[in-house]
Amino acid sequence: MELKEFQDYLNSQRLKFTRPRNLIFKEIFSSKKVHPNAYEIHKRLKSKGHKVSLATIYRTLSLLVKSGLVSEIDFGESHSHYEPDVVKAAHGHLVCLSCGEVKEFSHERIRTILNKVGKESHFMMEKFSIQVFGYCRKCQKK
Amino acid sequence: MELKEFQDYLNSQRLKFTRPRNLIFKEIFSSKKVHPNAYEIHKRLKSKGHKVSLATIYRTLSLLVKSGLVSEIDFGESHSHYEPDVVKAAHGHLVCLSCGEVKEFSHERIRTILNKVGKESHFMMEKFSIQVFGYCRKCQKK
DNA sequence: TTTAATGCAAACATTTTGCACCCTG
DNA sequence: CAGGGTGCAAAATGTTTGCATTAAA
Repeated sequence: MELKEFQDYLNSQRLKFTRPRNLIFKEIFSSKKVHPNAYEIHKRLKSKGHKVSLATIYRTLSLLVKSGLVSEIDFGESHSHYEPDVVKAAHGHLVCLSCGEVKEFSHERIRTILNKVGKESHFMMEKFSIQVFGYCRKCQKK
Repeated sequence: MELKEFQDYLNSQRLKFTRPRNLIFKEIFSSKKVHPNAYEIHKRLKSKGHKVSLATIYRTLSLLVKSGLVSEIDFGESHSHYEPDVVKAAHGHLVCLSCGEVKEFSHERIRTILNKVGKESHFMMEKFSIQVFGYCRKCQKK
């Protein structure tokens, strides 16, 4: 399970594994199809009776991103969303411009192409991010 | 030239082609390799002796994006960047995590793949956005 | 002359930070 | 018990908006 990786990361940096960090981690990893933003994590924890401040959520998200366990993604809104970075395969998001629904897709060929593109420019690819904007099946009918 | 397209769009919406709009448009389209943010446009205009308020720049950018002449892009910073949407071919950005340099790449195959991916999900693709993060040639050497 | 556009400053939304107190290792 | 973590409130950042004034068409 990935929790151990988080603990290892914290240890390696001489940081502490605290109750709020545990809660935030579990909230992100428990439902992998959700791409919550900071405020949503805050709301979900509160509804379960845990009070963790927004500041701590932002601080922990920043740690998780640094550790490489979580990715920050942008859906064209004014805030960031977060997702577990456990999906090893190339994947992107289909974002509906009408209802906001987000669906994941994966395509190994994309990673291969991007890797090749990078090499041509002597660029060392670390990670990439693909968002496709358009209209989902439901919203097309309207 | 694209300026006419902007004027046509404004006419079609019964909006006015004003001096500030003209200046902002030209600033974005004059150097297509630059991906300025709102503040940079403001700075560039000011240095040329034109005073246009930031509010007007944001309002005009929003119009340009709606008209389809300009795209809003996210480089993982806390603000948006903008670029002319004249490049018809599929293209993305190589963003250096160390020095921030942005290089464009294009690959027609990516558009084809994304179109196919969309169809599989009954998703109607409108546009897409690809950012590749990593290290440019110079920064790798350090 | 009518209607939209502008600048300014205030409002907003999101994220970051300083600091006194608290908790983990 | 030492050093990092937390909550709170204040600050910082980027963007939007209300309103009185100015300028297109």
